[in-house]
Amino acid sequence: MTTEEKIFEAAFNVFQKKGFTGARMQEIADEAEINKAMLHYFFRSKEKLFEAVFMNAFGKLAPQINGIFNSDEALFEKIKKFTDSYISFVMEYPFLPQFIIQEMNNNPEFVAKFLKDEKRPDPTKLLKQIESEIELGIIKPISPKQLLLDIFAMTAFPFAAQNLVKGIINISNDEFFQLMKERKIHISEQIINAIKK
Amino acid sequence: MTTEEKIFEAAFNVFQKKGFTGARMQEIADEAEINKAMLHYFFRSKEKLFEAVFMNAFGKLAPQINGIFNSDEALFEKIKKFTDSYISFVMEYPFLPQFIIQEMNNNPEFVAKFLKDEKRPDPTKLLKQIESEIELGIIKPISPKQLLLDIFAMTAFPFAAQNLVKGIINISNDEFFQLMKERKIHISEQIINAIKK
DNA sequence: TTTAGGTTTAACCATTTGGTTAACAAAAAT
DNA sequence: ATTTTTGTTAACCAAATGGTTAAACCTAAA
Repeated sequence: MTTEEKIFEAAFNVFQKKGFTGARMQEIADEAEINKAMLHYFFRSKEKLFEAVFMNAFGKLAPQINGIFNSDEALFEKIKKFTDSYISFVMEYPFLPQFIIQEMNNNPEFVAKFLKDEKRPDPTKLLKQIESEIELGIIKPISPKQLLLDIFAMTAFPFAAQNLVKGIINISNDEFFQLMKERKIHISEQIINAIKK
Repeated sequence: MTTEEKIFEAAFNVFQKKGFTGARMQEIADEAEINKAMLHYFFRSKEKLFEAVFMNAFGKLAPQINGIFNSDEALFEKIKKFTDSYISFVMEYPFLPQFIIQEMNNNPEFVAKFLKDEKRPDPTKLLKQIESEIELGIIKPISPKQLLLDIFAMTAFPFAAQNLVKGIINISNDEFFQLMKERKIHISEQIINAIKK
């Protein structure tokens, strides 16, 4: 592994755990087991390093989302695939949702930048599909945006609020992951039950 | 308004926007229009000030949640009341969910402290009620914990991921609030539709 | 063997940051 | 009226932090 890769990986871990303002360049250097000056040698500044990490993180998620949302399958099929593949993916990077949400909130100016990115999640097609399936009488009349929110909320929230969830329903990390595994089918069942005619 | 109140209010705003690590004592002082030394005069340290703000924030939410969850009403009624009152409340403090979630994630040691608080949200009774209503044949068989997660996720997520949501479905702040208003009934409808027999 | 390129390190720097102090003012208590 | 307590300020401080620099160190090509 090259030094640059070591830095990137360490930065990914530290930024994810501590957020941008909480992360320390020294801590990233320590975790990468390299000299702090190397961070600036390869990435110029904390901002630049963060941006690289953040865009990479988002870049992992977005194509997956778009791939499913923009396919030609039926809505129910999309919902099933999305919940399953999103949760499977996020279980490998359990801090990704909270990281993305947190930084989008703390750096509002950052939102604009990434929304111009070609890889940004674009639900336009899915929203139209929902409308059309309502007209076709396949699903109950419902606000497409609300349904989209439902899908995101049910899948992403437990990870985003991980520690809170573990604390409140009083479960261990292992139990949490077990719950998330079961949740893959639970969510699509719930949503489809709610909207099918 | 006393100086202490001015400080508290300013701290509440700044911590909410920037998080603990992102917040600056000077910024809080500026927002409160007082000398920075007063922060330490009244609250000793950044940690202490933060703790006061955080516990207060949680203290606003938790009783409301517990009040509904532990009442003697039927499940459907509880769900309706919860989504309505939670969203109404959070619309007045739109940054509260993201603030709480973020700090619970960034300060895991903080979780333990607040879980000992008497005001912590305790879903035990609600979980038992769900089980019993399943046995009574009122609702479909379903994992009580998953249902609890569903309720929290549907209500809290849009606020927690506010900026992301606004960006992705491309709506203004006003439209977002309109959507949240409609969401009060939308959520309970969705969930009840999904679980009713 | 030399040299030119990128890579790595330790020491250093300026600024920011949370926190303190000592003097001072305004109430409160005596 | 005077002392004591409480509130307030400006100046200051040490530590932390992001960032720089110049020299040393490789290593592969000339």
